[in-house]
Amino acid sequence: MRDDSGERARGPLYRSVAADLREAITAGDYGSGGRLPAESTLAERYGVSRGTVRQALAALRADGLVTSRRGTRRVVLGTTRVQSFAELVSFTTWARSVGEDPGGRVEQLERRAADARESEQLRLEPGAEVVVVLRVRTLSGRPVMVERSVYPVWVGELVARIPADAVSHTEPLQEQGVVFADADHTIDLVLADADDARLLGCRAGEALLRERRRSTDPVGAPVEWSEDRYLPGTVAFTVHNSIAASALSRRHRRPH
Amino acid sequence: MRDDSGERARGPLYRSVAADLREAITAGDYGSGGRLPAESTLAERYGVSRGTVRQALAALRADGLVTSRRGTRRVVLGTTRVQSFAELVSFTTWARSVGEDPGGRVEQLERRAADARESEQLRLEPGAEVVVVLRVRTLSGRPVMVERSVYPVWVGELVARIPADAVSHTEPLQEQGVVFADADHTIDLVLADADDARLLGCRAGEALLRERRRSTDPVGAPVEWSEDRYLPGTVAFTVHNSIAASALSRRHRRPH
DNA sequence: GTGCCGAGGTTGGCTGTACAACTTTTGCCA
DNA sequence: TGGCAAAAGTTGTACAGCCAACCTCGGCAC
Repeated sequence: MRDDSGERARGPLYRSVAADLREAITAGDYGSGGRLPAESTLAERYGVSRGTVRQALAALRADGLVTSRRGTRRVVLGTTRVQSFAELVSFTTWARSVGEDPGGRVEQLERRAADARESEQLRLEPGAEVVVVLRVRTLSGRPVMVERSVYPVWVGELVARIPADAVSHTEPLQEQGVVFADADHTIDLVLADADDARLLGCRAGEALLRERRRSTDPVGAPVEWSEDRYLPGTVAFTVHNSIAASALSRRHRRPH
Repeated sequence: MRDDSGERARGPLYRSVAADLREAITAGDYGSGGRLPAESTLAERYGVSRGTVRQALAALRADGLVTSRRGTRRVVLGTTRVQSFAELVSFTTWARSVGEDPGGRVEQLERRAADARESEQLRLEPGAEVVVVLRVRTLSGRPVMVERSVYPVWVGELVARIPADAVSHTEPLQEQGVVFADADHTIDLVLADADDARLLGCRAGEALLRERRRSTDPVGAPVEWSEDRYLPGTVAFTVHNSIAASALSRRHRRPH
């Protein structure tokens, strides 16, 4: 067992086993392409049942850290650190995790009736009210992204109370009990409009990397429908999928 | 139980349960935002143990079809069809699944020593030989993507034997025993170079959506390292992630 | 009506067992 | 030495049971 002294005791058992194994793998203990110990060995080592070890390994498998197939021990696929859900949904959390200094400023905030697409995405009655926020996100003061978010009023009212220059929106929301649990992302390319150009300091018509995102809370209720436009060269999105389980897909758009 | 007459008997039990539930959900049997029956109910309905039902539901959860939290029944998140691993790794499989007519033509195929990045990605000794293929992919004869793939020789030799105008490469490879099991994808934006412009019929310097992908086989050995450049407006990538398990991340690129 | 509390329902987490399916290694035999 | 068959090792699938944590809802007191 790895010596982590602080006996990672909180939370479920399988999580601490997974965390320990993840640490060992990213530290290179088993090498890239190396083999993990057998499940039964790990079970004995950690003093848990094989089922618990399997639960931990399933998480590593989903992260793309190890393979697994019948008959042979697991193989290490890569040793790179895997990011968390929060780092994808929250610009602030992500920026901090890569050592950058994130910032943000609300340019516009209005309350109005939702259009057809918005009410569908947020699963609201047609014409229900929503809060729309236009925000510029920065790294070290340099604008890199424009964010257009749409919230149902029960969330939007909380957002409206956050100071315009607050770094993070998700953190105060979380404190108010709004939890982001699931998110669907669509990534493609879009041309900067006049607003984008002004706010990002680029030319109108220049290509931007676009991420559209719908987030839901643990109950399954949509809490946010957002469109983010990144300056080229500032971010890249990475995904892992496997023949066993996959969540990513490629979508077609017909011309015209 | 849904009447699917053909008793989906092949393969593991939990898969057929998952397939049946997936079908019911996408058919809208429980509605969007509706609640699934309890695990114990499903177990009785399908005549399996609760553990098997949980295994099936875990798959739906990973696909982003349902939520799950302690204390309350599962909620349907969406009813859209989820695509398979193959549809993401193989342009041909994907195109067919959306009702398009895919095509492809090898423009260039060479065998040479790998550069530093290539040998690292394919986990080969520095300077080991690789096979590099430049290929244009079309939908209904219209070029939409340029694909630059690098293979280790044991795969490249098989690729070299495929006719230049073959629609699919992965299918003949699969027949030869080369199986794609895991893949890492990186998605960002890149400017078209002279080759891209010529092959896609766009202007040099125009922005393209880029997907870089490393695929590995079930043993964990890299089999392909590819860079695909799409014309804008032809595809969008979609991802689901959840606070429970996520495989996607956002990567930073420092300026300069 | 409003608020609190408790009962019942539901999923999460963990253990143990058994066997099937598959891979790797061993060892025998020609 | 080479090839083949058996044995050992390992993960996948399925079952059963138990308790904890948590949510929902009804009923009761105020």
